[in-house]
Amino acid sequence: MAHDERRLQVLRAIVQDYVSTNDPVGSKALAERHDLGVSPATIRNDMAVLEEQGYIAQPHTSAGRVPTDKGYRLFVDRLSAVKPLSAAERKAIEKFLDGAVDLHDVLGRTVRLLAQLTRNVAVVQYPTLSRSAVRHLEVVQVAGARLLLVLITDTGRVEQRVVECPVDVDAESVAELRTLLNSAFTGAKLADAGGKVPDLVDTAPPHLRVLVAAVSAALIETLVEPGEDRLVVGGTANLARTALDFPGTVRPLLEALEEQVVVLRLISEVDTGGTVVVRIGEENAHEALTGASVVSVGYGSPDRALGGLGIVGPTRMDYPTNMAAVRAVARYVGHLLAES
Amino acid sequence: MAHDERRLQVLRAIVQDYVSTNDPVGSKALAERHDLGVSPATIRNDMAVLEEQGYIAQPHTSAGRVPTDKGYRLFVDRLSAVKPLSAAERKAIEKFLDGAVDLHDVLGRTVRLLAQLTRNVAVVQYPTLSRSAVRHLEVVQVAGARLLLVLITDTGRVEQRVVECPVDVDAESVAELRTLLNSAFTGAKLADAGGKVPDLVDTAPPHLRVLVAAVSAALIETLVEPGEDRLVVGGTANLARTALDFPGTVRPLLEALEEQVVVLRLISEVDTGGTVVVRIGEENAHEALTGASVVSVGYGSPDRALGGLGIVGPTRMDYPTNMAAVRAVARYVGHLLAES
DNA sequence: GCTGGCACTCGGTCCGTGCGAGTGCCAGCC
DNA sequence: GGCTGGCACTCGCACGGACCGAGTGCCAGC
Repeated sequence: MAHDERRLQVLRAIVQDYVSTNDPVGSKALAERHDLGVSPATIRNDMAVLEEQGYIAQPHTSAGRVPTDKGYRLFVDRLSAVKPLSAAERKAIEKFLDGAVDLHDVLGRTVRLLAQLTRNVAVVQYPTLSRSAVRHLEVVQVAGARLLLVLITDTGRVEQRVVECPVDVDAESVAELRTLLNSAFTGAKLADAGGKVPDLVDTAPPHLRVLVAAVSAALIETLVEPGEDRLVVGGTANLARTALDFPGTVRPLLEALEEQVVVLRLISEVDTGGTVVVRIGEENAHEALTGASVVSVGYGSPDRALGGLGIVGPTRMDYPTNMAAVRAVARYVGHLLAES
Repeated sequence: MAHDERRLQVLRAIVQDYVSTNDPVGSKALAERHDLGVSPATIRNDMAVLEEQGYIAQPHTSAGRVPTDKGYRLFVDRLSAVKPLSAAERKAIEKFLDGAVDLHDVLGRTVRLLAQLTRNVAVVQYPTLSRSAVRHLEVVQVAGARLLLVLITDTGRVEQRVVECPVDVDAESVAELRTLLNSAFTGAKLADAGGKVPDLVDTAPPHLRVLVAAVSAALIETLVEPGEDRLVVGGTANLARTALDFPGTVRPLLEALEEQVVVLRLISEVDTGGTVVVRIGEENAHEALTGASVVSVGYGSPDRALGGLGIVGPTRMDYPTNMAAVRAVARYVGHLLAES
């Protein structure tokens, strides 16, 4: 019906106005700023219906309306066109990310860029180890029985780990060990690494068995450890800007961001296809994020997901712009990492 | 004189009370809570003098007194004994930091520990490259003309960098290159690396010269780059707790913390001897830190400074406790990294 | 089904008042 | 000379009432 259609437009107008002004929006202002072709009184009727349906709410009796989580949800799903980035913005992304010298640098720039574009907190996940393959394994002797295992993946990640061996090791064994490990693992998916270990230990020359076992164990541990999936967080200063939107909840939010696990779960629950996922307010399982929205997307080439990235901000955010920014940055980072 | 002595005690009492209550402290309360042996009236006289000398101030006429930066300075320099940590706290430090598997892990734990102990923002600097020595250099081929240079230092740092070579490289050359680089640099101080390059290029076999030059250049670049000195920041959630102490300045502070350069300068300006340095309010050159104090110290063995660590908090902080915590953690980290 | 009109609600702001903490000063005492 | 109790004074803050205006819901009319 024409009714429903207009009601949705009213909702859209409410979301847009509220996002830009941060004031509960009333029927009169709405009629003035958007030409909906009807009078404030009619809008009031529509608003009453929208409120009954749970899309908007009044903070208190004599105030305007504010979108609810459900209202934002509808807005994101049906009322907003993803806004294409301007040419200038695309250029900015390119300029900002080019010239990065290593993975750490790329992700650091990415997080700063995202934070700047969206003026929100940005979060970028390192390419997951489990989806990466081994490019090279290096073993360096630190002390008699202490080795440093360095793992270099095809996504450019470099992980290190100290291995305590049960016995002292001589330089020659280290060299043999290195060769052995590399011929076994180089090129292999890390996800499959676990399966190769028993075989590798069995076929290793006797004097190396203990070593191979110890080092392999360390390698596997690096994969399953909670620290496996690293996260870069940036733009927390933007939280201060939006502090008004988080009355008294800035602290748990900051805690959640430091507690990487929480955010990790959100960011990694992305569709591998490259669709931007938006989680609004209560949709976020974690309590601290109840008043926040998370916009996230996976990055990597279509056939090969690497990790996720996204932003965290108040539910009262500019979804179309932010979704566009997140998507564009993810694409660019995907290309950048695919070619390295 | 006895006067001066008592006046200092009054100042000490004011600082202590103000730090613990966050209320401007008046003469009456002071007389009640500390047995200074004199009446409120006398204390008032002392306070008038202290105010005239600039050690304390009144927020407004009919309020109690609050220490000024100068007051805190005197307190830190002359009035506070560094409070030894309790046995339980020492145990906690040990327990928290043991079991770290690599440098990244050690520093991550350190920053969390420090943030938790002091309930402030904690900052830890990675061991500076310039003060480290090369333990091993690894060269991995990524594509025809693209190499990945991995630097492993004796402090456990692992740095990576992509090197674009002017020509395609074959696997054999990579191996030769690796051997060459390691025999030249392994064991050398990174600070001296620059000096070795010309010689190395000259003596290299002709077919490797271009490669050696390119890779060496990349190595040197890694050293001088601004990203050279990494920083780990944690406990920013504590800023929310102390937000009242930073009226409206939380944001620039967060920005300064993300802008690692700023904090880096502060943290790295530490005495290499292991003395805790305190910078109070205006003493911090950077504007955003004007309302904050920084407590920092170098870590590493006495003969070998590695980096700095510290905390950032409101000027109204518990200096004795925080100084003790910072010092204790730095010592422990120093030991931990010295033996690895 | 839309519109203008109207009575009503209620949060925010402004202002005046009273209270209490804290001060500075002074005269007196040791 | 220095400490003390007393006292008048200042001033921020919390409380409470009045006012105002934005916004609403409802209703009668078109």
